[in-house]
Amino acid sequence: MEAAKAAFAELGVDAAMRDIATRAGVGVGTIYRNYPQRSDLIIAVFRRELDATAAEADHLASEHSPATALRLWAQSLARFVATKRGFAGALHSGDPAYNLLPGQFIGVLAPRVQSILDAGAVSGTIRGDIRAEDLIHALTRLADSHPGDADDRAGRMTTVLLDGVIGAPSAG
Amino acid sequence: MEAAKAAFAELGVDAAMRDIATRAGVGVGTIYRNYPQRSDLIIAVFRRELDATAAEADHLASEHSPATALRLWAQSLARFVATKRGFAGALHSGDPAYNLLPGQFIGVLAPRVQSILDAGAVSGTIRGDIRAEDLIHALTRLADSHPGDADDRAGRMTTVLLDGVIGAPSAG
DNA sequence: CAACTATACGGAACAATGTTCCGCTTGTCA
DNA sequence: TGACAAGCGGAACATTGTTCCGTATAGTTG
Repeated sequence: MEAAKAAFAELGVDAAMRDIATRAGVGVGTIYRNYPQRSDLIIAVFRRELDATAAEADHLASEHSPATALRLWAQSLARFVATKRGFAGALHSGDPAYNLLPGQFIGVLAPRVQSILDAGAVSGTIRGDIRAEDLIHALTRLADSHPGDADDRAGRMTTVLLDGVIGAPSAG
Repeated sequence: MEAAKAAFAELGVDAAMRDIATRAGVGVGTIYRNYPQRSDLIIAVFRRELDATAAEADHLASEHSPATALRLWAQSLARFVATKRGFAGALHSGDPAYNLLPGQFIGVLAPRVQSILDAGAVSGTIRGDIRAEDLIHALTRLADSHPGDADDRAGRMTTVLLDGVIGAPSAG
């Protein structure tokens, strides 16, 4: 089954089930039995990296100021998303087959990020009216780029968003 | 054909071609003959509203400061996107069937928005390192919400992004 | 060791959907 | 009135997600 994961990662999140099955040398039924929802398969495939990204939030928080930690972590998240073709699309698709994905994803990441946000709010370096869940949603949306997109548009817009997060609260 | 457009708008951007055809009382072939690419159909359907949104950028620019015009226009764009289920998804899908969509969309809107950005940059109220195209991409990504999403997350994150656009340039 | 059973597997079968293509209708012109 | 052209409708085809069933296999029991 781990072989299936590798094949899967290569083809992208919305690879055809038949392809995945063939590459893994199993039948499609076998995949569905182990991962009834497509989300289950995706979660299984990226669990390790997801946990690593979550852990990095804690690590960065312990080594940097909240504002810096947040910026660095956002880059980390962007890397995660950028290297998984179609992942962000699945995350925000609303497709029932991807039902569990947002919950799992946010569930793992949000608490760590919220810690950073809270610390920054206390020290006044990060505005206090931002929820980690919203921020993660926004970051994953902005980080989702396609081959034809302008060079590092995602990175630039992420920076701008963080300027809004770290700067003063809305003037208007 | 105009009837097809209405039916189409009701079911969402990724409505099944058969449904659209049935509702319009025509065969699927007829649709494909008039709109070889799915993008063509979408563009045709929303052209009027898209132009109106573009025109509103000019209007707002003439009545308000650049910063205020930009904020108001962003809300206008968000309304546009929010009322077209699946539109943002199609816009950023990368699917060949939606090929022409981003170009058309950006092509119509970007020049007007760039005017606002330029005016703001001159008066110092808007940072000067933002490209209209990037901003529109980002706004449409953030505005794309699904049923079940937190209340007005899109609106809040859009506000934050604009705070980044209108506030001081990145400190880091 | 043999028979039986439960488990899991593979892939055929089914359903939905995008897209193409062909036969027919309809309207025009000589 | 007859021939022709254009446009239409929907059948047909291909792809893909998902379910289901016959079968092989491993484990258990006598």
